[in-house]
Amino acid sequence: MSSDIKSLPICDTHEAHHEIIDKIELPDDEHFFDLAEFFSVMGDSTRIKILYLLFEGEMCVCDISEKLSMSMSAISHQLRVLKNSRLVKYRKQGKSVIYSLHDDHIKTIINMGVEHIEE
Amino acid sequence: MSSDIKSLPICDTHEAHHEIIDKIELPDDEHFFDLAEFFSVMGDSTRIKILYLLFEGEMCVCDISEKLSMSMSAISHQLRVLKNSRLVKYRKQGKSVIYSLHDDHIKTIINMGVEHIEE
DNA sequence: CAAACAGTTGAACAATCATTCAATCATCGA
DNA sequence: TCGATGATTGAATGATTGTTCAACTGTTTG
Repeated sequence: MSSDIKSLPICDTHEAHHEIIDKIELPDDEHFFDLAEFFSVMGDSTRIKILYLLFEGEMCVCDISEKLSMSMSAISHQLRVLKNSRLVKYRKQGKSVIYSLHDDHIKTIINMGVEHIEE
Repeated sequence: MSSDIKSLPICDTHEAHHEIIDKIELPDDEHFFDLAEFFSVMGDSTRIKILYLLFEGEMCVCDISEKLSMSMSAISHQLRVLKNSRLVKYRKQGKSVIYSLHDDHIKTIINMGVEHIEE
C-alpha cells in the first residue's frame, strides 16, 4: 500500500525539538490576520506620509494632496484605508472633510519603527 | 492658448491652510520608504506567526515549518525577508539552521499592534 | 563515495494592491 | 437653480507579493 497522502515535508528526526514546539500554543488565525492587516496598513509610503502630516494637526484632503503632490483621488483612497483601520478620524466642515489622527499612540508605534530602521 | 499642462488638481482657495502646510518639513522619501518597508515585513500573517514562535526561543526551519503546517520552502522564503530586515538572526548547527529573534524590542512593537487591534 | 536530510533558491502563478481616470455626490455662492 | 469646488467611488491597469514546484547546496552518516 503506497502512501499517496503526501501533504507536507515533515522532519523525521528532531524528537527533541518536538518536545519544545508541542508545548507552544499560538493564538487563532484571526488574531494573526488582524495583526498583519494592521501592520500592512502602515506598510505603505503614502499612508505613512499622511500620518506624518497629521502629526502636525488636522488637515483636509486638499491640503494633504497638495503637500504630497498627489491626486486627491489617490489620497482619498488611502484615507479610507486609514479610516477603516481606525488610524485616522474625520469631521465635515462645509465642503471640506478634515482628517486627524484617531489616536495619539500611533505616533509611538511609528517612532518604534523609526528606531528600528535607524539602529 | 489652452493650458494642456494638467498635472494635479490644486485647491484654488485654502490660503489659510497654506500657511500651515508650507511650514511642515517632511523627511526625504528614503525615510518613508524604509519605514513602510519595515512595517510591510510585519504585515504578513506567516511572518508574524514565525516571530511569535521565536518569542518562545530559537528554532530551526523544520520546526517552524511543522508547527505552522507549511512547506519548508515557504518558511525559508519568509525567513529571508525577516533576516533582511534584521528581525531575526541565525546560526548554523550541523545540517540545521537555527533562527532566533534579532532583537527583543520586536516583541514590544508587536504588542503595540495587539493593543491597537484589541481596543 | 553515495544516500539521506535540512535548507535555500529561482521561476512561475495567482492574488493583492496603489494609482489613474471618469463619473458622481455634497455643499456653497451667485 | 446653476456652476464651481472639495471629496468620494468604482473600474481598470500595472506592479508587487506569497506560495508552490523543482532543482540545487551543504552536511552528516553508513
